[in-house]
Amino acid sequence: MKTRDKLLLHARRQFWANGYSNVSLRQIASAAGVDVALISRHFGGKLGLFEATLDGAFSIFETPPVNETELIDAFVRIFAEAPRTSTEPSAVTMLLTNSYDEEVGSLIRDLYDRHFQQTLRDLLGPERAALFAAVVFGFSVAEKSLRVDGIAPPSSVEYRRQLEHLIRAALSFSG
Amino acid sequence: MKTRDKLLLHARRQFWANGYSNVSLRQIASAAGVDVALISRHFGGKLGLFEATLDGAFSIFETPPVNETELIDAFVRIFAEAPRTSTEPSAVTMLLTNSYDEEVGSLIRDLYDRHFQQTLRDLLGPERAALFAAVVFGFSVAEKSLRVDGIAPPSSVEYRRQLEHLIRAALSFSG
DNA sequence: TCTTGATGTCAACACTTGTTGACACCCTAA
DNA sequence: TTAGGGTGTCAACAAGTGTTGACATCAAGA
Repeated sequence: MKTRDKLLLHARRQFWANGYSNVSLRQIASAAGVDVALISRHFGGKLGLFEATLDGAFSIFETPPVNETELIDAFVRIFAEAPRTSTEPSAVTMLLTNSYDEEVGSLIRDLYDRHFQQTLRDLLGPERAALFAAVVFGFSVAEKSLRVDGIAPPSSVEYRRQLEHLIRAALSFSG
Repeated sequence: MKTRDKLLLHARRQFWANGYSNVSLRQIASAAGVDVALISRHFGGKLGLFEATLDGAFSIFETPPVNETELIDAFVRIFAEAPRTSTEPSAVTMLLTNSYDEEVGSLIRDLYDRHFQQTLRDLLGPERAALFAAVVFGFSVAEKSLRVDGIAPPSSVEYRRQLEHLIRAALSFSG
C-alpha cells in the first residue's frame, strides 16, 4: 500500500473518531508507520490531510432516493449494516466530532449542507428534512456517544424497529 | 466577584462550548483576567477545574417529573426558554462537545447516566428513555451543531411544535 | 508587634505541537 | 553514465501546553 493511502486511511480513522484538534500528526504518522514530515510533503499540512479525508464522505447519495420509502430503506440499511461491514467511523460520527471544532467546523458544516442536507430538503421540504436529520443524528448520539442503555444492539431486528419508528415520526410532521 | 468564581464562570463557558481538550488554561485565565498559576492553586489542575464546572450540571431534575405530561412540558419549556434567559452553553451542549473526549468522556457519560438518564429510565422504561434522549439530543445537534435550515427560531411557536412532535413520537414507541 | 496562612505574581520547567530545511536514496529518461 | 525529480529520513525550529517553585502582599489572630 502506498504511503499516501496509508496516511489517508489512518488519518480518516483518527480524525473522524476523535475530532480534528484532538489528533496530532505524530499519532497518525505513527499508526501508519511513516515519518511525520511526509504528511506536509504529500498533503501540504494538517488541514490538507483532513480535507483529503473528506473526499467522498457524503457519497451515500450516489443515486438519490426518489421517494420517501426508498429514503427510509436506505438509511435503515446503512445504519444497521454499517457496524458489521466495517470498523471505520461513519460520516455521521465525523460530523458529531468535528462540527463544533473551531478550525474545521464551518468547513464541514458547509460540505454537509451542500452534499447532503440539500438533497433531503429537495425531497422532504425544509422542516421535515430538519427533523429527519435530527432523529438520525440523535439516534447516533444516543448509541455511540452517550452509549445509552436501551438502544438495541446494532443489526438486531429491534434496532431497525427503533430507528424506523423515529424516522417515520420525523416524516409525519406537518408544518 | 471572587477569583475562584471568575475562573469557574469562564471555565464552564469555554469547556462546555468547545470541549475540554480544545481549551487551554491560559485562555480561561485570560478571559477571567487572572494569572494561570491560580488555577492549579485553587483547583489542583486542569481536570480539577473541569470537574468543578460539572457541579449541578444535571440539576434540571430537582423535582423529578412524576408523569409523562410533566416530562414533556419540562423539556419543551427548558429548550424554548434557555436561549433567551442566558447566553451560557447548556448541559446538552456540554455533553455533545465532551462525550467523545478521550480524557473526560467516560467521566461525563457516567455522570449523565447516573444523574439524568436513570431518571428517564425509571419513568419511561429503558427503550422509550433511550429514544427520548435520542430526539432531545438530535434536536440540539440539528439546531446548534449542524445549524440545519428548517429548525424554527427558538422561542417561536413552531419551535415548540417541532420539539414536542419528536418527543411525543419517542414516547409513543412500544417495544 | 510578630506570626501565620491564604492569596496573588512571576519566571521557568519539561513536553508536545505543526512545519521546514538539509541530506540520502532510487528509479527513469536523456 | 549522467542528470533530475519524486520519495523517504533526520534533526531542528518556534510556539503553545500544564505544572511547579520562589517570592511578594496582605489581612487576621496571638
